[in-house]
Amino acid sequence: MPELPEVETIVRQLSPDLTGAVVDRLELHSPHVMRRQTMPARALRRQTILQVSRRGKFVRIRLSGHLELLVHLRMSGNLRLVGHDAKADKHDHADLVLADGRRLRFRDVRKFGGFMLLDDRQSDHEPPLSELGPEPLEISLDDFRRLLASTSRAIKALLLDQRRLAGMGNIYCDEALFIAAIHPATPARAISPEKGEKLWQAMRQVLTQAIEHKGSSVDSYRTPEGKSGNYQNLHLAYGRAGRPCPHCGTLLQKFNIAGRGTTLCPKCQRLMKRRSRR
DNA sequence: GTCGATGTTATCAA
DNA sequence: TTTGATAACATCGA
Repeated sequence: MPELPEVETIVRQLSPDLTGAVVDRLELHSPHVMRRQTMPARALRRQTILQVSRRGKFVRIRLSGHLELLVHLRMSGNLRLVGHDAKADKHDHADLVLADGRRLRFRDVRKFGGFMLLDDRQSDHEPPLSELGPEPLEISLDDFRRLLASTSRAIKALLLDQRRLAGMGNIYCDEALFIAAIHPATPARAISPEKGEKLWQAMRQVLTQAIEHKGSSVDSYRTPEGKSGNYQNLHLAYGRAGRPCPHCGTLLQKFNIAGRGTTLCPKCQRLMKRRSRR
């Protein structure tokens, strides 16, 4: 579900409500959601939430006592602030209970997501954060061109590789590649500097607009307020296979590229061959 | 009932 | 180093 714009939306909505709040305890209804733990959960008691931020697709919750709670939503996770009397259903796996009774509730139907409870003096320097590439909205054009030149992997696989660029997911890859008119299977190295700039701009545009629209609700994604995002209504490629290309009217097609469902326009996004002999 | 697909990523084999 | 397949899980639709 959540890619960079969705996680950013979640963080922006949670931050004002959580910053400064005091934690009472972490209730784990499903123990498996704690994926890694270098600090004991009981250390959370009476700690103050100092900051809620995002890195790639991770939510970072920094607390006093040198604690950091990382949350990854994977496919179907979500976070909501609920009242003390909100009943948990079978997909609600954990509550960070605040001293005032409110609960930061983690729900995840598919159970791929989870928490990590780390020492914030080390969290930047150890996995998973230390493994992440630059933020797509922060990487410079020069660095982005260098990234493209560094590999002959399919451009879509490169954009999805969190070690090279942190935050892009399937939706925003398809959207950015469509806008830049680049076939997702194009070897990254084969993309010209001009096309590279187009892709850099398309990526920034798509992410920025998606954040403005509070993300894409394709299926289960909801903001912490329980609302759907709106950006799905503005998708040009993702989820539109069989419908006409907004640019040329050709029917969009769906393929499996880089192991992911990939929608593209066969006319606007031609695969660059090395050189066509004739 | 079965099959395939779903926004993600860790892991393992080639 | 890279890639591709697979698995983790639940749900939905054909």
